[in-house]
Amino acid sequence: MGRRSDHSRKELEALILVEGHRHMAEVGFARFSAREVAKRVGYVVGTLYNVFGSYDRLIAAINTQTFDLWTEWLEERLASDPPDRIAALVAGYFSFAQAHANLWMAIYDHRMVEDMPIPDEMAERRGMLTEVVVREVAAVLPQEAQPLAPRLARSLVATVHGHCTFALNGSFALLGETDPLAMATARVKESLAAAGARF
Amino acid sequence: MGRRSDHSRKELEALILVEGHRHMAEVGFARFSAREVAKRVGYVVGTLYNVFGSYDRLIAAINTQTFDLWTEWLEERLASDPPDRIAALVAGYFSFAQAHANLWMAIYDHRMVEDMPIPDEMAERRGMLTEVVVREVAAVLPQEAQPLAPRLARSLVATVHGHCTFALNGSFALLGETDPLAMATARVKESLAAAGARF
DNA sequence: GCATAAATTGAGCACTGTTCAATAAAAGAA
DNA sequence: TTCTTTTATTGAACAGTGCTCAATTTATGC
Repeated sequence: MGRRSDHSRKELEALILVEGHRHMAEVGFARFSAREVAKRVGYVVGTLYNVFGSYDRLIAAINTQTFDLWTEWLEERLASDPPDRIAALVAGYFSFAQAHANLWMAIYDHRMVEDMPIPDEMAERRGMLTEVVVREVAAVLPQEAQPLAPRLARSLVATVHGHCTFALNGSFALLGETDPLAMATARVKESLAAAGARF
Repeated sequence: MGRRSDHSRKELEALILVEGHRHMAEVGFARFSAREVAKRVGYVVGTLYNVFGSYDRLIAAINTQTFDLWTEWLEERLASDPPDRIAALVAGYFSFAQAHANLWMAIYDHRMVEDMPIPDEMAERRGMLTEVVVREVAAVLPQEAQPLAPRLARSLVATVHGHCTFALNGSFALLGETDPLAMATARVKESLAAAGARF
């Protein structure tokens, strides 16, 4: 039913985002339904299109929120001052993905169309995760290797991402690997050591 | 129209697979349609279900065929006796994914349901790709490190996979990385060197 | 209080995967 | 050969999907 006075545009946007995020966590990307989200917030699917413009932008907004949570998750673990910050970072990457498998996978299930790339504001928020890694990588690299930090950090994120993907989608299990986290951590440390890192 | 005499069961299965593979290459996982494949082979969608049992098994069959092609692709590049076989392997992984982006991504877009895992025959064919990598990794490792080869190889596949994913989905471009292949190759070599490899 | 602007709806379109009775075709038995 | 049984194939139906848009309802500015 029409409830225009119930929520301002911003409130409605937030409402849809919260419920959409919940729905994504419950059923995953493949079974996600804009109609179902609309039903849950008490509006009709056309309203979602009115607010978000397209299905893609709704999904993008949900996934960007997942990035926010993920960055926060990492920062929390680092804030507890773990003895091995690099290991904590890798473990944090894994544990978030495992704890929120549907949300995490949705990030990579969704592909933005070529002609309509992700909005700047969202791209920036997503980039914060990498920023955290760059900072921690820089912290263990020697002075002369500091300029390498950004590229190396991105590459190490990719390394961990690959291991995390195989852990969650069953590829590792199928091949008999039982400790993907240990493997990922080992690879990261080898590359950091090669760059002269000390920990 | 009914064309029962036109194709035997095996022929029909092959026909659907070929056309399904072509369709997947053209439109990708998200826009793949069993009905469209049926139309193209001149049968009706029910027949696909009769032959493959379910949508999931059809996709699994298509993706397994992609694995076959991919393994073949790598072996071809190694057969030309490149000076750096490890680099050739990483480059082959990347070039296949880039040359057949829709097919390659479909492998990871598709998630087998928990209660119905991938059939043994398909799992074995998919494993051949890793076998190639295990063989090449073993070839550069010293005698005493040979037992490490299988686990290390799987882990290096994951490393390359992560880089390849970020290269294709635009994550690297968004973060300013312009040479994902070089990054992946560097990471692989660092880990092999750490295990005592010589090349 | 009224005209204008904006948000919300509901119905419709063209699809999708999936199921299943009815039908057509092939194989086997007499 | 003819008749029966088994098997393959169809077509229609079901419950969904994303997406669009005229019509309606609601809020705002004059």
